[in-house]
Amino acid sequence: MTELSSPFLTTLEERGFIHQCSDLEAVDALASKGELIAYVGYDCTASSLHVGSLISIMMLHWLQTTGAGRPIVLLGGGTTRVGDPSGRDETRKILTLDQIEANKAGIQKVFDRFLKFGEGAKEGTTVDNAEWLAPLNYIDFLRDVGRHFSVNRMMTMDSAKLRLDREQELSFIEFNYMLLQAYDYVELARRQGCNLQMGGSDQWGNIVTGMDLGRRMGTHQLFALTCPLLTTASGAKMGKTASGAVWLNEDQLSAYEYWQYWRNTEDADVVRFLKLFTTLPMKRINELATLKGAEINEAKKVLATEATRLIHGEEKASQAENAAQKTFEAGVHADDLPSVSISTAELAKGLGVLNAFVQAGLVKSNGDARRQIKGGALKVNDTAVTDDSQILSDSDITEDGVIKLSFGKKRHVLMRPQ
RNA sequence: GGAGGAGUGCCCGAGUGGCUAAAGGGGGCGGACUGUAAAUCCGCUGGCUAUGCCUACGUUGGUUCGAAUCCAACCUCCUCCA
Repeated sequence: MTELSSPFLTTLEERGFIHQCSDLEAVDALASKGELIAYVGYDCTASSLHVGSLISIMMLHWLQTTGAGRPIVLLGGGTTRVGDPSGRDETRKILTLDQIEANKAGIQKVFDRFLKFGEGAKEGTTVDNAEWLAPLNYIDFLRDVGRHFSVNRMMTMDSAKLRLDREQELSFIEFNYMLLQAYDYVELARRQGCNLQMGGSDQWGNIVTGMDLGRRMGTHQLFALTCPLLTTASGAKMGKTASGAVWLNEDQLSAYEYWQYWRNTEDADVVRFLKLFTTLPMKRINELATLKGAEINEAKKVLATEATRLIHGEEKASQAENAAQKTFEAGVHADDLPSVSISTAELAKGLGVLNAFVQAGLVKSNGDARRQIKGGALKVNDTAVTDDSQILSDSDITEDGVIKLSFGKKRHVLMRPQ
């Protein structure tokens, strides 16, 4: 491997961020001079990003904090209207413009946690590619950009090949995604002097295509840098919890649950994740890496708290840690657990357990609740529910003034009478 | 445009008149074991005012005591031909 000298690339390298790079030496040189202007694109397919996007966000973060250059966050308000076929068997469903706008607003929020935005030379900017993609004229685009693309080559690229090989539909609109992303890179090069595009390894093809287009259209030299895609040591795709994806926005996944997600990391992944998802110094991580067996749990707690602190802040992170400590280790009720409120009047009348668990959002229906009771999964105030006709009333309120509902060993909700 | 084939639960996939809320697998969830881990084993994996009722096998109608299964039309996808 090339000898790296810039703080930026040495950091990425030792923390396991680098998957492929078009020219490590050149990027290293630019980083050393603080002249990198790097972007990562995020499509607006949901109202929040999830942990899968976190690696690339961290790359932008390191870019800025190591002084290597200026980060650009590209929100794909334009490309989302088209849909990226990379790594997908099926066509993404077409979103309405309103949905895309709403998603964009949701996604944007998370970046303030990781990047400093502003006018300064090293401060970040956010752009929306709809700005230049939406007004494009089809004929002009074909003449200026389309002529540089070989269909023969496009069909051999992974994003298209996967579909073709499996004889899955690849619509023309998706086939064009590659052109648009390539064009984005050229636009950013021209508008902002952008010289590096980063992303997940599945974006390699799209990024390189953009570099190539830049060369043909006469921009300065462009570079590509990708990070590995996230999988757990046992091979599962990352980013799933009982309740769905691991969202970064708090309105979609509470800080408590986010903390729990990281706390439940597999042993074999802890060190790797500490490097990728926290900003702890390597020295500290290497210390944690020496832990063995059950001690690894300490490292997991550090991981959980650090990762949570990065996106939800110090206070939320320690609250989550605290709640977990009380719940799992001290075995006492924690006020910081997720909670739902219930009217005192309703409780006075008597509330069926099934209904209670549904209201708490721990099970999805009464039938589900019944099945879980049979399986011994539901607990009220830490006592297993055995009778599905059990009624909760005032007498179930603990000294802490709540009723604790548990689903399995890990998911708890406090019901607060109000 | 012509000929043939296919559409089943979160996904894959069996089922070709009643015994089918639908085999099997995957995924997911829960339990046991542990360390809030992994691996393993076991259970669950439409809804409800629940010994019954409702919704479900692309859509809409029809045949029948009874349909995912038969018929018709429509929609979507695939293959071959032009």
